[in-house]
Amino acid sequence: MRIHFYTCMITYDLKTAANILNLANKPATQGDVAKAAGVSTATVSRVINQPNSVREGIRLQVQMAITELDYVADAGARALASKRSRCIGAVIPTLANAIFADGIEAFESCLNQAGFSLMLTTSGYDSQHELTQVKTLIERGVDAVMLVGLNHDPLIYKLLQQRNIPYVLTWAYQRDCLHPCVGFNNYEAAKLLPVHLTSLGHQRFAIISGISEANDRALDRLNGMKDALLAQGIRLSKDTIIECTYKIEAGREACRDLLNLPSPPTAILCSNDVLAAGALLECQAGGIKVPDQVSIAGFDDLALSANLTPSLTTMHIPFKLMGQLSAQYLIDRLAGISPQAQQQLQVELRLRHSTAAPNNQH
Amino acid sequence: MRIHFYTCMITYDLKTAANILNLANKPATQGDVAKAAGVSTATVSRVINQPNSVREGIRLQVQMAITELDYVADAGARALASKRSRCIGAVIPTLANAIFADGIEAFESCLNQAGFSLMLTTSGYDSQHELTQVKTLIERGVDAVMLVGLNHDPLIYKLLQQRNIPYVLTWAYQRDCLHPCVGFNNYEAAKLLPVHLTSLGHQRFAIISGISEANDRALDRLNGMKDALLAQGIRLSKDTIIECTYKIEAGREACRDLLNLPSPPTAILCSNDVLAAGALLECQAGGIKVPDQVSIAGFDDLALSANLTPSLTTMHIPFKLMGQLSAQYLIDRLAGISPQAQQQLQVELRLRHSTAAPNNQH
DNA sequence: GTTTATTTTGTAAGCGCTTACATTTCTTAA
DNA sequence: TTAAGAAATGTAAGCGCTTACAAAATAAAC
Repeated sequence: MRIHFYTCMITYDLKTAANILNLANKPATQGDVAKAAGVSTATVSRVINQPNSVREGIRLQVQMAITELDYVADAGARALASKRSRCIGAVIPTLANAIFADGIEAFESCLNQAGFSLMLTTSGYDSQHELTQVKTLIERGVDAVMLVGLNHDPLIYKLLQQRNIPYVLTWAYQRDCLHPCVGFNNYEAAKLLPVHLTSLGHQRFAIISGISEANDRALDRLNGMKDALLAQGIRLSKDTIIECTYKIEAGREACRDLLNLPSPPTAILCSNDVLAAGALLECQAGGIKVPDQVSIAGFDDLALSANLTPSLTTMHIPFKLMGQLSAQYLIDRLAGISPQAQQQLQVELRLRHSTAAPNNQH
Repeated sequence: MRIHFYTCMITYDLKTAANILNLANKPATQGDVAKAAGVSTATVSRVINQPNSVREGIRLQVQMAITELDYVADAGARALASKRSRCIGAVIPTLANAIFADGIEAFESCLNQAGFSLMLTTSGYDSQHELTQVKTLIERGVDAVMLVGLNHDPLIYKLLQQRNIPYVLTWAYQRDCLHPCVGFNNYEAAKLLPVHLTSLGHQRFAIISGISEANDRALDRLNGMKDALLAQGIRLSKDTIIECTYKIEAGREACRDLLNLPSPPTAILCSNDVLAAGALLECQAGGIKVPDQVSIAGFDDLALSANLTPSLTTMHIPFKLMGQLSAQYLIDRLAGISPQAQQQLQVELRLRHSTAAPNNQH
């Protein structure tokens, strides 16, 4: 009985406190907490932002009041007074491509752990829309911005620099890049695929590429492949280079067209695993043996790629690490640390079973 | 010459204005714009928020000043004064699964068009982490919240209702749901798969399911399949139901285990296309003919599914539409409109080539 | 040309927080 | 014990915007 009674007392006290301080049932403010804890709002603010600067007794009192009143700090007011929103913005081309999804997942997770939130927008591979999105993010007051790729409307840089907003470019790297970037050199990485396939003895090549206009990664990969082939004395004709959207169906269609050529290629280089998977699946559907009749190589190393039959030879990219490192770069910048501005990640050619020496019997 | 001179004058004027109003090179405030345009800050605010309430001449003057000074409204101050952040939060399990990526892409795109920004967080299928993320979003001052699935920590609802923050549940639907939801009935949809396969004559079934604990969609699908089989007098033994993570490798492994059973199933039902693709690819890798030796059915209809050989029989879900409708629901709620609280979407069984009558010769 | 209703604009009071600075309290050393 | 220094706390001034309300300008009605 006594215990029951005691419990009732506590309940009553809490209700009273809530009623007195929160008459209109509005969310509690810092002032309410201060009153409940018998301190000033400055102390409440310190308990939240620099707990060590408040003596333990008072700190506990304040924290109890916070819990009791379900106090949640108002983000707008904090941002206004502190000039920090604790939000970081990102503009990616699309979420539909798994490589962005994976990278962003890691990016968000890192931000989250550091107390930042992610504001995510997509550009749909349209640089003008990307500019609009960056403007939106700036209006939203993000503390920093992540972008994909190296080439962007110069106005984007101007706006960000004007406002002193840190930013980082990802999914790409260039040693002498004027901007902070975390990624790998798409051009150099792409060169490795033709090297592998020519060393197997291939001579007749084709390329299935993403749309290289308005996508510097796709363009770099395409140029890397073409240049590496040129270095071996192989020049591709127009009809053996197909640019298409990053859709599996587009990869299939491109592959079909290539194999219907008068002199079909013995090796198809794809600048993306989605396209490569499409090509491979088209061969499967058409009864064409890979790699016996045609070798197929991809780029990105999606989860799917290793599980296809035959498994796909492709360039492995550490997307998760890339997301983490780019998040860390921005977090460090905002913490006043000056991390290395250009960070190059290692890529690795994964030799699997979709590539082999050309079958000369045919 | 005159034109040149005139041009110089303008340039000079602009510079002067910039210098006078923006001495410390800080971003221009509403006050700066007001001064430059010779009006009060209230008028500037109106030009931005209710342009029609300002006479054209003055409006143009203000807009010119805004452009001239590169004025961008401070989001924190706006949020503080107006009690609206124009941000909407979403908590999804993960971006790694393409079905979420596609839905979120559509969701974000809708929000964007309506002038809202997306704050995205992930829960990793952990309901306590989901609660944390919702709290974070509330702290960030989001105007509304989107959640995935029907089952959530009750505290989540309490917090949102307390603060009068509209929310919507997606990827699931229930007629008598206590909360607004946009989606489909996972249980009923899942029932259709066994119906299809038993009608083909299958008797020996197995199920590869996602982890049903802490994932109501997976649980509903699993129960739907089990119940539909029971209705046909088929009861599955423990070893023919495998729960695993949504990874292609996990699907492969599960499939391998099932086919090694003393009396292997003639039909494998998967609660997700990733798992179904894994199963299919495992069969391919192991030389097992689908659907001759075993039928495989999936759920979700990923872009990949129709392109596998054989193409995958699966339940098509309109993810894009789901993202759009859930965004629209929240936008309407915030606009004061009361949209229908429970919206059911049509799913459709796509019969393709991975399912067929069991081959009784074997 | 008034008077009245209507529309447009300005005034100024916050919104809820952070933080420089002032004040108080606690330590420490003489 | 006391003075000086260090640490903890309070006071109050904004941060940049929105929005009642007041005031002024315009339109409409007589």
